[in-house]
Amino acid sequence: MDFIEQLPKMRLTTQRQIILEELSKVTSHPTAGEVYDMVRKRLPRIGLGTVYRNLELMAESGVIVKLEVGGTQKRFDATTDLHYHIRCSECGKVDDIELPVQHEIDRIASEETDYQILGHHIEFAGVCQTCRSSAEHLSIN
Amino acid sequence: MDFIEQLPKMRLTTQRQIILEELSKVTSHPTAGEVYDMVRKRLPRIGLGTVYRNLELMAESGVIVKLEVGGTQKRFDATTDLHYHIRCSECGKVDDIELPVQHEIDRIASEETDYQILGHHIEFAGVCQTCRSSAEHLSIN
DNA sequence: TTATGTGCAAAACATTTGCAGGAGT
DNA sequence: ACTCCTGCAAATGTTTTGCACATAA
Repeated sequence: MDFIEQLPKMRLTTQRQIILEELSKVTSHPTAGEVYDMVRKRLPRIGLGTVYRNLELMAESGVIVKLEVGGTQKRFDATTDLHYHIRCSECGKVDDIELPVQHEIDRIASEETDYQILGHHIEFAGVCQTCRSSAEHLSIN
Repeated sequence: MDFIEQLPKMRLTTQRQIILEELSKVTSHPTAGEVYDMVRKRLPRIGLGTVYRNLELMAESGVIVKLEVGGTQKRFDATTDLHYHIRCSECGKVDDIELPVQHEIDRIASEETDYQILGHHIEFAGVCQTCRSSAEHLSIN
């Protein structure tokens, strides 16, 4: 837990505040590029690199969570308590899913491996309502 | 399940056979680039694009599995039965973990969401033995 | 024979980084 | 003042794609 050492070095800049504010406003698990677009409406001159750097820093210090879910891009979440996600295989949208956290599987896992377990994540794959509706005319089965 | 329709179109080329053979030889969940390196030893003129295209096609038809785990690159696995993975947060290595498959959570999840559930994957985060050994001199706690 | 597949190279994305000037503490 | 931070742009890393030629069926 060396973020205690790091925090004093972390300055409170306008960019950081607004990135965190904008991320906190949504539940859509935006990608870095999407956060950039949101923030740019308030800070038109912010650089994409600044967004990436700060999302990464905030994730390291635990203020936000970086989701390494399916798809090509990483996603970010201002809700830091452990919860699971479902990703639409059609459109890539990521939603939370209200499933009780399976705390016990970390213990079970640690008995099965020589890794030191840090945690786990469960990602469901599915097709969202919107994509199912727009595909209705295609399905025969 | 339209792979029945697709299969007749899928030609059995040397490249495809060797990609599948090489992927089946290892349990290390290689990235596309790593598969390319393995295959190139036997087919030096194969293109990287061919490797990407075929890994993608084989994943779509269910012959192999595409792992969308943490890290920047996708990984591939010739073992298609459902099992879980653990990824080293230090070096990025991905291993299988022998945990009973939690079939029931798909049902629980489907009651909690309006997505049509296709499946789930559990990924553990941890630190592997090798990385812990090489970091011994750094830990104070 | 002919649709599908391949090698090659360029393009398209996503992310990271070097640097000179700017701003928090 | 002294660092750390930012904007900008270039570099890097990964994956996709266009196209002319090759090849499985």
